[in-house]
Amino acid sequence: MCPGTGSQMENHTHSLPSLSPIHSPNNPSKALSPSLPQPSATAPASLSLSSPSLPLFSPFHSLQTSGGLNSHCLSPSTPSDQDDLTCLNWLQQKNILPLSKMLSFSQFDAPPISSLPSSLTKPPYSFSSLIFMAIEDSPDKKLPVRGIYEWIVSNFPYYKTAPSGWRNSVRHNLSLSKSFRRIQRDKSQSIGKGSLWCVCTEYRPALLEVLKKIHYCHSNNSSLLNNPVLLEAADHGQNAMCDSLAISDLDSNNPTLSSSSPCSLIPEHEELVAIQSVDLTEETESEKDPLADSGYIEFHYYQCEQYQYLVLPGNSDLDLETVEILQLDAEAQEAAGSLLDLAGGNH
DNA sequence: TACCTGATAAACATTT
DNA sequence: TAAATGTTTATCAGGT
Repeated sequence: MCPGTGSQMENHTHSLPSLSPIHSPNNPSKALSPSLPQPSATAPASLSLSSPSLPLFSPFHSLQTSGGLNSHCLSPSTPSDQDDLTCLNWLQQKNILPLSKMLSFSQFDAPPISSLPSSLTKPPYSFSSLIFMAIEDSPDKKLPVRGIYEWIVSNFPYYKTAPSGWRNSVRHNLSLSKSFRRIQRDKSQSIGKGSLWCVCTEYRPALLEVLKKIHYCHSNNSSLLNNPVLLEAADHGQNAMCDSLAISDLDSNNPTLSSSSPCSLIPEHEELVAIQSVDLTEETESEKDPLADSGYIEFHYYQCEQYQYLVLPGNSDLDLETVEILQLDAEAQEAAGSLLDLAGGNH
């Protein structure tokens, strides 16, 4: 199934592959070059991240992952990271991600209601992506074929009425794709037919990248990564609204962003973000509480006039790419309708 | 046009 | 034995 993994039940303690899938030529994050274009007037003018009606696919509505975040996104920077054009360590160094200027999630993620596909419209996701989301949404990160069917049907009503050939396609994908790995069930506890299927750890970034591409293709807004305001901030290493703002600033009684913008910062949300990479070993994850010892970090985001800010703890290793992947992860979770469930630790 | 990828269909073997 | 599951092959469509 998975090249280099030997038998199916071997532990997967290997390191993740390089970031190359994430940095495909099609990836707009290429735009985050040190030699960035100058800002233009094309930056989004209105933002609604913290609006009461967060969109269905707003990841920060309940941003949380099920513990399978890529470790490559979370590892401390390496020299190669620094050389990477997509490296945005300046953001984490500041501990502030000016959301409204870089991540207009609500309009970035959610297509207009009128353009949302109906339940009878075939989802834009490939079968690999559907399988990936299904498995990722399962508590143990492994599902039988039937469980994958059920997840797809329950989350994409199109398949309730679609000709049954799609099930064949699911099985075909599972067998053919290197991204998925078959796990023999414990014979003594085997209930039902067949094996369990999980996602090969080394292919997870690529699967996320596929989701990312779908995400971009089906967003009618330009990529956040091309946002000239963000690019300017990255280029100059400062932002008029967020420069020098740190957690301590928020904890103090002086939440002023700057002398020129004496507005108060109102905490809008508090979220939990899972940042720990979880090995897909069979024994450990099945009994793991997704919230216990999970490496979750807490972040806050704030709204100040038309600007919104994501404030990360000082030692967090999130970069923009990580935030994006978190976003995609969250989308997958929301597609599963289980984000709140997971966030509540109901497993 | 060639190539790649994904979807679909079908045949067949295996397992429960 | 039937149904579900898993594998393999072939074909087609769409994109690059």
